[in-house]
Amino acid sequence: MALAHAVLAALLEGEASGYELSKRFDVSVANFWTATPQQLYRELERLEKDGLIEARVVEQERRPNKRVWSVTEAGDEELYEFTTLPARPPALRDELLVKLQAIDAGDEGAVRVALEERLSHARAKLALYDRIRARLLDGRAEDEHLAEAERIGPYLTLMGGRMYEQQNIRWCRRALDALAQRAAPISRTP
Amino acid sequence: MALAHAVLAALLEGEASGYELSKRFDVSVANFWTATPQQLYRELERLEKDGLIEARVVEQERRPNKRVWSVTEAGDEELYEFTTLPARPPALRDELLVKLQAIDAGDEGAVRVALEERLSHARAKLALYDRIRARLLDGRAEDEHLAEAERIGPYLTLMGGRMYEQQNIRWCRRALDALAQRAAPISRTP
DNA sequence: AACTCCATGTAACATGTTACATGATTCG
DNA sequence: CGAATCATGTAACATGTTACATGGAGTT
Repeated sequence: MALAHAVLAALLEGEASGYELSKRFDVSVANFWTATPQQLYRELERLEKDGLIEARVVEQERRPNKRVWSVTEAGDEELYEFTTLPARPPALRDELLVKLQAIDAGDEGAVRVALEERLSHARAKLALYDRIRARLLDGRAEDEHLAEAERIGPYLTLMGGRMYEQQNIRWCRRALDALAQRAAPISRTP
Repeated sequence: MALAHAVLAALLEGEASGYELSKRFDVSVANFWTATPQQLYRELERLEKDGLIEARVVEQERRPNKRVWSVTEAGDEELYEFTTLPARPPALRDELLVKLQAIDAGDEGAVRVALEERLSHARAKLALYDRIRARLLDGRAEDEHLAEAERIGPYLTLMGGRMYEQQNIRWCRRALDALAQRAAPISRTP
């Protein structure tokens, strides 16, 4: 039932077709909820069946027509109810950490490479979030935005994503340092 | 195929029964891979069928007998191969962030409470990791341990968990601050 | 001519969650 | 005396992943 609420929350940013929604999930929602296009199409059908969203058909000339989804009143209520419930802790599942756990019985060089990949991936994500942030703030200072903006949800989740990636960067560096230190543990104090 | 490798990696810490393994997942593995007992029992069957682990039956007097699992040579190879593969980025799915995204259309007070719960949960986890860390280091300094310990994998993943929770704490505080600031945006400069 | 984007899906499969069942034992 | 722990499972269900299909439009 949780993807449903992520979809409803994503549609607060404005109506979207399934395809557009999947793009939106790629850029902004992905930082707190991941979903493939197939999951979204399936979920949109379900939400419509339950009356939580509704479609408006947009006729297009040189493109197939699309169904553009928006949240119904029932959907708004459902989302409101959802926010009153306690949030379950996220289920962590990170392959990189499994590899790291197994590094002593595995290929250390390969794990290092995987760490560096994660590091550069995190840097790219952080840069993306910074661009989105600049666009959101639009020249204003953060506290101005927090005080004045109509919605703060998107800004707060963006900050969540930003801090998560910053953390990733720190952590990868630390792990790489530790591995380097172990590879050459000779006389750090000359 | 990924739970399988998490199980193999967890068994590097020593042989365990299904029940013991699920305890191990609760305390130390949970910080990078979550699994319910049911998943573990199912996965252990599968791993045995594939010859990657094997059981030793331990007869017990006042308890039902247990099957204690250890990694076979084929399992070691499988795990080694796994470490050479690139790690896929983790799939983020955090209900709390969904609630936060929807906060402007939801119950702000309830979302704050959920944030505070996450905060105290993160603090408890951090304290737990610190205890585990102290036990692991056993009086030595970190760089000593890194240079001398037989295995560094467990220490590195523990550090991952620690930093993750520290990050959680920072982030919850930041979000709560932002919400408080918005609730009372009056004259911060007197 | 080949590739990517728009736009939507079906089907099969893999994985994860929840509820329930059993039965002895030790702890408060 | 009731609850939690040890120890293992079955079954049903919900969710997530992967492969494939379609077909026109624009881009290199």
